[in-house]
Parts: sequence; structure tokens; C-alpha cells
Amino acid sequence: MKGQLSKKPRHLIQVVGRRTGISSDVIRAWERRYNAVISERTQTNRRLYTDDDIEKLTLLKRAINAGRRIGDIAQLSYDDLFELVMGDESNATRSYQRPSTGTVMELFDEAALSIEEMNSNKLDTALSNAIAMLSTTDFLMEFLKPLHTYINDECSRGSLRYIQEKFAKISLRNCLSNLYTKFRSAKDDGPRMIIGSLTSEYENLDTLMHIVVAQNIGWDVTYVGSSIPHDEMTFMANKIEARTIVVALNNPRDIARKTYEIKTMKEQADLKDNIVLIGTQASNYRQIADDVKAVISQDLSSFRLTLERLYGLIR
Amino acid sequence: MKGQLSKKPRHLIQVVGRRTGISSDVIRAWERRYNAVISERTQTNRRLYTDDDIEKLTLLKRAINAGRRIGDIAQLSYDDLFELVMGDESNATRSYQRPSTGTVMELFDEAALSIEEMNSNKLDTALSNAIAMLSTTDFLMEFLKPLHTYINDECSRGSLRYIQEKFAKISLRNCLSNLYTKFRSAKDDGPRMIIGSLTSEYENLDTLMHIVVAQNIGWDVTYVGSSIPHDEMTFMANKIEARTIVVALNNPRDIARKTYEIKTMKEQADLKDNIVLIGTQASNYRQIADDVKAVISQDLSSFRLTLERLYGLIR
DNA sequence: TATTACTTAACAAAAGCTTGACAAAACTGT
DNA sequence: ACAGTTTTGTCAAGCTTTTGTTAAGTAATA
Repeated sequence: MKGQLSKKPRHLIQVVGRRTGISSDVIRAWERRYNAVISERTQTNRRLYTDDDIEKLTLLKRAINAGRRIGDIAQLSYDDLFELVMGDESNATRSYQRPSTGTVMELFDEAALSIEEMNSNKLDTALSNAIAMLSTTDFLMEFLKPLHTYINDECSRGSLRYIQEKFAKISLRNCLSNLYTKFRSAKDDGPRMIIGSLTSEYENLDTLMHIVVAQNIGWDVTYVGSSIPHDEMTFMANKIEARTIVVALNNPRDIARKTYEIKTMKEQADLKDNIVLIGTQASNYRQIADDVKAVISQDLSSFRLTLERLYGLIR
Repeated sequence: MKGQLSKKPRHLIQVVGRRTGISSDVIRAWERRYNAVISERTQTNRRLYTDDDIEKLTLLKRAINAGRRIGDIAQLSYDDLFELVMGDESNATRSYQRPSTGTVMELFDEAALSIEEMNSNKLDTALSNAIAMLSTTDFLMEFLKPLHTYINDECSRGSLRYIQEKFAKISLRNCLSNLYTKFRSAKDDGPRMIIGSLTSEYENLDTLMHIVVAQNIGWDVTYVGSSIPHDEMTFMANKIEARTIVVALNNPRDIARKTYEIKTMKEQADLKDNIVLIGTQASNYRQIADDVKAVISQDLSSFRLTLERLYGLIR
């Protein structure tokens, strides 16, 4: 499911440094000393890295954060590294295992089938296999998001019952919160961000996906849940010195009130960056977004871009 | 389940320390004095441990927690150690006194502090340290449950703000759902159970704790969430051939309706065992419990006992 | 021209190792 | 209950290994 782009060497070392949080000096030192990631070169000898290289470097960093030493792990394959990191970060008895056979499509079908059968065990396995098979971003965009849409569709078509929807979403939620806590340990130095939703909003799987994306880029994310009064958010943002607040907007009710609340938050919170609005209803807040210079991110990929831009500016 | 990897010495002493919660000094001291775990070495004399070594150290730690002395048990084989620990811990459940309460106390304080500071990273760390340090049951009963009570108390006293409560509970929830998925894979053959709550009930951390307890004993638990119509529960129970349904009752509203729903579920679901009622409000359902031979479990320990009894009957 | 990247070499902080010592906690015999 | 002994976690000193950082000089880039 990975595009061809990921195999193409195209990132300068500077970009890689930003994305992974590893300084270019260190990336070069790792290459020189341990052959950790050996990149292609341009005709004029500049290093060019692929997306896969970045993923491997990210894993290396996480492994180091978990107590490994670079010299011991630099030469491991991506798969071995992955398993190692999963074992290290969760004291889990079971570690993720790459399925030897089967494609992402098959995993998707298996997930769908387990939802129909209401077999939560099987569903969990399918999910963690998908995590093991794909990069985090791909897992979200190419697997979890479609699966979520599928569930909603089948539900409104009536081919899935209410309890099947509920049950499936609990598994997805768990899976996302696992990802969340896993990445958490890796990043304790990134720029801080608060994600939550205002009063009258409900918890939303999409919001959780946004959290994982943000953490993946390097942000230190605090999720505060749904239905949070705006002054509480402001209080927390100031207390923990968050650079930005991300507000999830999925419920079409009370637009006027929420507009006012966003405005107040912008005024009272001492943010270094602008507020970010996400969710299906975010587009209804264009006016206030313009007024307070908030950024609207309609989907995961644009959210990712927004954050990468901000993160780049910070360093 | 264990691959060849577990036999391969690959963990640095630091990693081992982090995973077991035993300081590297102590690990070395145990090796020097009692030959507790003798690791391989790298060419440059660094210690490298296998997964099995980590398991043995974890057992040693649990044995010490249960009152053993390291000098007496260090040289035991893994199997002997395992048996010892099992015996010790099951005896300890009833009459409770833990010698090394000091450190657990500190973890509790650290958790409380991180809630005040709203540092989710620190809170997560404290939680996973507590998990590593205690057996699952102790973790729930002696750590998570008190922490939950503490949060609620401080909140009603007004010394914690709403957002601190919300934020803390999200971390606890994540922690519980991690435990849930962690144990899930281990048991796919146990007797099946559904846990959920009826319409007008909200999600509740106590219910999640019950799930973990049930899984810990060996049940194959499917959690279906809160606010589930009773006929949906029945449908699922029959479909996956659950032995029992556990109904969480925490909201004092609509007792009459829920009473009726419990009765209907008992009639229409094809359960091998009786329905179990849990939660703060469960005691208001004595009448119907008698009528349909449902069991009421007021707290985690009585829930545990009930399930152990059932589980014992089944095997 | 100012910035970024490349290579090589050197340096210094961090972490590991061993040995030895010490003090608190636990145990023992009276 | 109490004094003496043993057990055990912790720490320090002195050494080695590992690894991030910095500097210097050169080349490419915009």
C-alpha cells in the first residue's frame, strides 16, 4: 500500500533532521561509524534520503530513548528494529509481529470479518498486524481511516448492528490509545500542544488519529478529551506552556457559542503559535479562523503538513 | 509464542533495569553475590541479557515483593521460582501487608503530583512503573483504585480543576485499555463474557477495571461499551455464545426500566451462567437479582471471587 | 557572498565495569 | 525486648567504552 514515493531518495539531510529530531551531525556520525542509514548521493555528493530511511531513523531514535545503544542496533533491519522498539516501549507480553504472509487488503478484510463476527480478539490481531506492516502514517491513512469509514457506511446501510459498531469502535479506540501511549515515551522534548473539543462535542476517533499524527511528527501532545469548557483549556494551555491548542469540531450545534469561545481562547491563552481547528465542522468556522489567525485543517494530511511547517519553524 | 529471539542475549543492563524496575546496581550485585542471573558479555565486556533473563528477574522481584529474601531464592530455576511466586501471591491476596510499600507510595505521590502539574508524560510513566512493580490485581486494588478515588475526592473538594480530572482520567483509561489488550492475546480459549452497561449509563473507569480483573483470571472478555440497548447485548451474547453477561450499573436513574431489561436479557439470552451485576448502584437491584438468579458484585474483590468460582466450575 | 553540506579529527559527557565500603533493614539467639 | 550478626540496597573511586558535539578546512548551492 506504500506509494512509490517512499522508495525515492528525495530528502536532504536537513529535512531528515527536522522530521526525526536527530541532528544532521549525528545522522552522519551514525552512517560513518555504524552504517546505520546509508543514503544515496546526488551527483555532487549531497545525501538524499528516502521515506523509509526516515522511518528507520525514527525507530532508531525511539530505541535509543528506550535505553538501547546505537552501536548495538544500528545495523538491524527495519523489522527487527520494529519488534525491538515495540518490546521496549510497552512492557507488553506480546510484541507486534510482522505477518509473514498476507497483504494489507487481506488484513482489512479480516478486520471487517471480525467485526461482523464480533470477534474482538481477531480484530485486535488484525489491527496490530496492520500496524506492524505499515508505517504509522500509512496505517492511519490507508487502514484505520478507511476501516472507520467502512464501519460508518455499513452501519447506516443497516448491514451492521448498533452493537457491532460500538464494539468495533472500542477496539479502534484502544488501538489508537495504544499508539498514543507508545509514542508518548519517545518524545518528551518536543513542542507542546493541547488537543480537545469544546462543550457539546463528543469523543471522536478522528480526533484520536490526529493525536497520533502530531506525536509522530514530534509534538508533545496532551489530549484533554471532549466537552471541555474553553476556560479550562486556556488554563491548562497557560499552565503547561503549550505552543498551540488544537480544537476538534465535529458537532454542527452551537456554532455561535463555539466561535465566541475560540475567540476568547485566543485572547486569553498565551500561545506561541496559532490555534488549529480540525474536524468535519471546521470549515464552518472560516470567519473566526480569519479573525484570530487560526488554521483550519480539514483532514489528516493537511493537519500533518500544518504541523510539520510549524515544527520546522520552531527548530 | 516465544520466538528464538527470546534466547538471544540482546538487552543492555539499562534496558533490563527499565523493564524490571530493578536498578542496574542491584542487578550487578545480585549477579556478584548470588549468581542470580549471569548474562553473556559483548566483546567489550558489556552485559547482554536475554528475554528469559528479564522474566526471571521480574519473578525475583515479585518474590521479594511477596516477602522472600533475594539470597534465598536467587539460585532457583525459573520454574521453581514461578511456583513460589504463584503461591506467595495468592496467599497474600487475603490478608494484606506489603513490606515495600514505600516505593509504591512514592509512585502514588508522583502520579498525584503529575496530575496537579498536568504532565501526562510523567503520569503515564508513574502508571507503567506501578504496573511493573505490582501484580495486576495489586496494581488495580492498591494503586489505580485509590488513585481514582483520590482524583474524585480532590475534585469535589475543589483542589483539582475540571480539566485536571478529565486529563487524568484519560490517562487512567488509556492505561486500563493497554492492560486490556495486553492480556487479550494470552487468552483466546477461556470462557467468554460480555461486559457493558445499559442505556443512560456512562463510561466508567471501575467497569474497565472489572474487565482487566476478568481477563486476568482467564476469561475471554468482550467489552461493548456504555449505553447499550439490552436487546443488542442479547443479540451479541447469543451470537458469540457468551457464558455470562456482566452489567455495569452506576447511574441511579431509570432503575425500573433497567430492572425490566435485565429480566428480558435473562429470558432471551442463552447463557450458561448467571448474569453478574456490578457498579455502585448494583445493590439497588437485589430484587431482580434474586428473581433471575443474578449475582451482585459490589467491588473488585468480590467480583474476582465470583469469577474464580465460576471459572473453577467450568474447568 | 552567505548558507549549507561534506570529511576528518578531536574532545567530553554518559554509561558500563570492578572492587570495596557503608548503613539500614532483617534476622537470631538469649 | 534487645544486642549482635547477617543480609542487602546504594554509593564512590578509578578505569574503559560508547557516543554526541564541535572545530577546521573544503566544496556545493542559491
